Amino acid sequence: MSGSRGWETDKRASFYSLDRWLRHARRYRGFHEPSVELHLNLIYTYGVVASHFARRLSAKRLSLSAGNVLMILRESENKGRPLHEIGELLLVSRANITALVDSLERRGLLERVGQEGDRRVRIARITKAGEALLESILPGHYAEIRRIYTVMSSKEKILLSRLLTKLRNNVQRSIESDRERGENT
Amino acid sequence: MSGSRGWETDKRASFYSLDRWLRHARRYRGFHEPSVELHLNLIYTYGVVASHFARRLSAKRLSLSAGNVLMILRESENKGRPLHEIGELLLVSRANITALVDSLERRGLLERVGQEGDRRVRIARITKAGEALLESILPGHYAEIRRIYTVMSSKEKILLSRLLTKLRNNVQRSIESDRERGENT
DNA sequence: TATTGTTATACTCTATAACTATA
DNA sequence: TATAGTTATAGAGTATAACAATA
Repeated sequence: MSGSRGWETDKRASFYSLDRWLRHARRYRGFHEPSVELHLNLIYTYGVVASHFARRLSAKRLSLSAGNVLMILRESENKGRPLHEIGELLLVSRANITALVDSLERRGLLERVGQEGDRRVRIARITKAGEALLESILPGHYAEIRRIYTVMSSKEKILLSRLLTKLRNNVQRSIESDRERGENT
Repeated sequence: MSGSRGWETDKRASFYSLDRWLRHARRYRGFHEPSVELHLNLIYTYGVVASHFARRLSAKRLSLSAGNVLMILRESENKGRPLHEIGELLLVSRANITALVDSLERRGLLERVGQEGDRRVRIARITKAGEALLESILPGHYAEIRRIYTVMSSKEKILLSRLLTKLRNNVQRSIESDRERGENT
């Protein structure tokens, strides 16, 4: 980004290495070094991975979210998906999924059709053009995923998946109890 | 988000469980199930964790990036940091760090000062108000980090940190070789 | 010539509220 | 009353390009 060359990888690595933080952070009762280090690593690694794939997708003029919409719709095949379901799957609000679907529909990558039986609902369905676009992306996409994760064994991948899932479920539980507490106050 | 109640956790969990993808995905030569599953878990888990902390910070009218700027500046104490360095650490371009620092300066949380010796450079330095704001946030922040990661042992945390670091380094290497290839074409 | 910071622009994403049409 | 979708709006993030001041 920003067109600068020497990517300052060393500077960032030492920044995120946590040593620098300890002087201030140790003052806090709750501070727990392995947890904070893992937290920073999760955030930092996600950023690098996500921007790598976002850059690859941008060559096809797709954002990560837009790519995910097409993936969901291809998986649903010609049945399509109601817009609110797409939003739920991607953690995007109903209001915002409208704009996302709009932009993909304008490009002819999906179409909206009505649902018989409930006239409130609109179904988004992938078009031939949308499928063709995915076909041009996915071979390289899956190959790149495979490539970047070669730094771990399959056993490590499975363990890591399991730990991330446990973490996620724990956070979701606490989000829900936050909300309940918020609603009763 | 979107004010809906029953967060559809089950629907999303089964969506990200990968089973649904296999029918299409197996067609691709590069497809490697444990890698793709881990990739989805990384993205999905980051989303849940990041939005949890973003919501907590928003109570103090700070974005994640804005909070990170203050953390960097507190760590630098009264020496402060040149704007371009902050941008490098946070993966934000020089153009965009200007707006971020602007908004924090308007609120009196940091100040810009000149650097003697190089009059191009401007240093951002945290103010007393900025430090006070951090002090009001960090005890709860560190406690919450500790809390959400209780689902793993310290040994697992260290292993996970190590694997994420290896992954990140690998992606950064490939970003750099992409760039070199791009520049020579 | 290169670097630092700024301004400007455009697009995406997120969050909220209010509206409609249906159920 | 609740749900599905839309419209509108505002703030934040990201990506580029062009520019002034300085090195």
